[in-house]
Amino acid sequence: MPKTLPMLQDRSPICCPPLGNSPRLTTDDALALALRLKALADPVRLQLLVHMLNQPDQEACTCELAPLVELSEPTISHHLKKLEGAGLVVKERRGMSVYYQVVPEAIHAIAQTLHLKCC
Amino acid sequence: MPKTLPMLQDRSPICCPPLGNSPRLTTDDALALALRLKALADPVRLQLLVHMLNQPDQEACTCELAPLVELSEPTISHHLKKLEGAGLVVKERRGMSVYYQVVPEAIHAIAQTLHLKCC
DNA sequence: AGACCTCTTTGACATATGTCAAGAAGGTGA
DNA sequence: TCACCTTCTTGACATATGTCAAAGAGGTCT
Repeated sequence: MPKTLPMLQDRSPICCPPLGNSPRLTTDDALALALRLKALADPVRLQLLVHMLNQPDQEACTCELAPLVELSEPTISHHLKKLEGAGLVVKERRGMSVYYQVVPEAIHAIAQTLHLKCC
Repeated sequence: MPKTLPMLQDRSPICCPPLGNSPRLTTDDALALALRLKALADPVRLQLLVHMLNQPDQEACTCELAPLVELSEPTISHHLKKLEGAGLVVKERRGMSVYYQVVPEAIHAIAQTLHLKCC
């Protein structure tokens, strides 16, 4: 990450203008979008997300996600935290289990941004 | 495996009705998608891409891209090579300059994948 | 209370990534 | 040929990221 770019804030707006629609992408917008894309850009996190998306309420608990990818539980936690930090999922405790639920609007917003001018 | 307590939340997608069950994402598919997303997930590369997108033929030469982001030329080259490696741009030499042109289909393909997975 | 279960945090480590300086590679024109 | 221009590669470095083991935090059950 280049040092000339300012630090990004934790919660940036969920919607970004499509990539080709404005004359240039400000450094802040570029950072916000890159942050969300980075959260998506990992094979483990993609598999976790897709599993949630295929569940009835688009949610799954950690114990259900862990055996999907063969990694330790701390590692799963780490990935889920990243997804949560990017606003792609929300977390809720129910008894002993913790459930993560997809925020479809967030993923949608990214897809929308990548559709450029033609759609 | 704890029982899932169905929790009713109104989180309906913005644009499309939910698909039926999407297939599980294979490890290979997850890797391939993650690679392309990683190429996009950098603020510098996003800014370079957007600049190209705003040019007449969606292309720009290195000398034009370098002053956009305040980084050394080797660093710009590195980023352009990553974009090229992911198939997001193509490269063509014309005399002394090298031009990079966006491949919009590649970006749309990523957007399309995210749409399929999320709604 | 105490044992037990699920998940997260901490600390440590190896690898991946972004960056620059220096030099090389490819092309132009005298 | 030589000087010059643009771009790329190499090598080195600092930071970021993914991973696990161990310990901690939060909740349940007898």
